[in-house]
Amino acid sequence: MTLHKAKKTYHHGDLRAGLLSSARMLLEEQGISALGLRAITRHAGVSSAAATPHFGNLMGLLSALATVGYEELAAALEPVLEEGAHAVGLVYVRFAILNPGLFTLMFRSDVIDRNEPALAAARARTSGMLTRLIDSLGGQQPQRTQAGTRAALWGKVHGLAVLAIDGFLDVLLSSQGEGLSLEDLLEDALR
Amino acid sequence: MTLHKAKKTYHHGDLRAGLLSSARMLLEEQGISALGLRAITRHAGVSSAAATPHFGNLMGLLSALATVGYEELAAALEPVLEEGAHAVGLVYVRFAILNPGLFTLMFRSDVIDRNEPALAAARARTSGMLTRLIDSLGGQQPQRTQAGTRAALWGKVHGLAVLAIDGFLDVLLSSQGEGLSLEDLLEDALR
DNA sequence: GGCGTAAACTTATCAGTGATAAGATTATTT
DNA sequence: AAATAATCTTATCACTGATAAGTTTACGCC
Repeated sequence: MTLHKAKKTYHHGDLRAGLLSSARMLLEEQGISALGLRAITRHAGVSSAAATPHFGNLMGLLSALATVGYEELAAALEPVLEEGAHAVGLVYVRFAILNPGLFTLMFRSDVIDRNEPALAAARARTSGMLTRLIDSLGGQQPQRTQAGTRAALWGKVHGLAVLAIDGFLDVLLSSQGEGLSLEDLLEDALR
Repeated sequence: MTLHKAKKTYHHGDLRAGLLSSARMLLEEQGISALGLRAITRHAGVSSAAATPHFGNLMGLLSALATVGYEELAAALEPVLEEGAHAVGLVYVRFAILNPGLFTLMFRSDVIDRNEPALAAARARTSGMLTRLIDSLGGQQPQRTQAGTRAALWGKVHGLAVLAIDGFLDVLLSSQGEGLSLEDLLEDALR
């Protein structure tokens, strides 16, 4: 009787997860502008005020969704951390391409609250992984250029992700080499 | 009599420029979320419907503001185009740091309309300058890696700009070398 | 020079948004 | 079993961007 999702009850299981799932679906299918409180709750089959006990307000909900993003990104990066910057960069950009809406949301500080404890924690964990990786590279450089090297690497990876989401890399691809896939381009760019 | 700005008249000079100026001030001082139609028109001392004849709607106004951004960026890049990628990258990132709100707006496709003719033209002009510059570099490379090199360079510069706006570079700076300025860091990173 | 048309701007109003207080329903604790 | 607390709904509020209708000014034309 008790199915996985008991939809009929007044309290239906965990609305928190349901709202996050609805928000994510709307985000990836219709973009960030579709992330209204009413749209999300309507998609979850619930009244527009039902999100309040779980998230407080819309920004709280979107911050929780961004938290999921940081956690998933960390989970994707962790297995390849030992393989070096090239592999990590590839996974980073791939994550952005596969979850463009979520990735974009994670950096929209006007819509999410970066002081939210859970979000700040997930963010710190993820960026700590990257910082440690970057620190392990080129340790024998003169100290003056170390920070520059880190910034360059980080900037390149993040910039490629943003450009890929915005479709600039496809422009680069189609304008020139024909037999080149996006994966190949990233391989070369991250070398 | 006819001063530069005749404020008292019913039609006051060019409201179009006045609204763009108000929007820009609000943008840089209070962030993108302060860019409401009512806030902008109120700041310009005009009714909330006064923007309609000039811009159609809010998205039209913000698209025009982003157009200004692309034009200013192009004007800043043009004088250093001959000096190579390093100088151009530096100017690019400096522009982002000096106009963080405007730079961010230029890439927020949910708030501006990229099909707006003037915006599309300014955008094409600016990115054409960068494309030509990138094409002039490393022409003797094997063609397979050419697109990769372009993407890497473009990604690095744009990524550094985004990271700088988000404050990540300051984190990198303060966590390590003390006697390093942001300019020095960018110098090294863009090498 | 005056008239008529078009443009700029205001006022008033509308549907839609996120937030919230108050009430109804179910879980949980004792 | 009763009491308390949590979840969810309903109703409402202030606010937003858009728009139609009306008012004021500019401008081309005779």
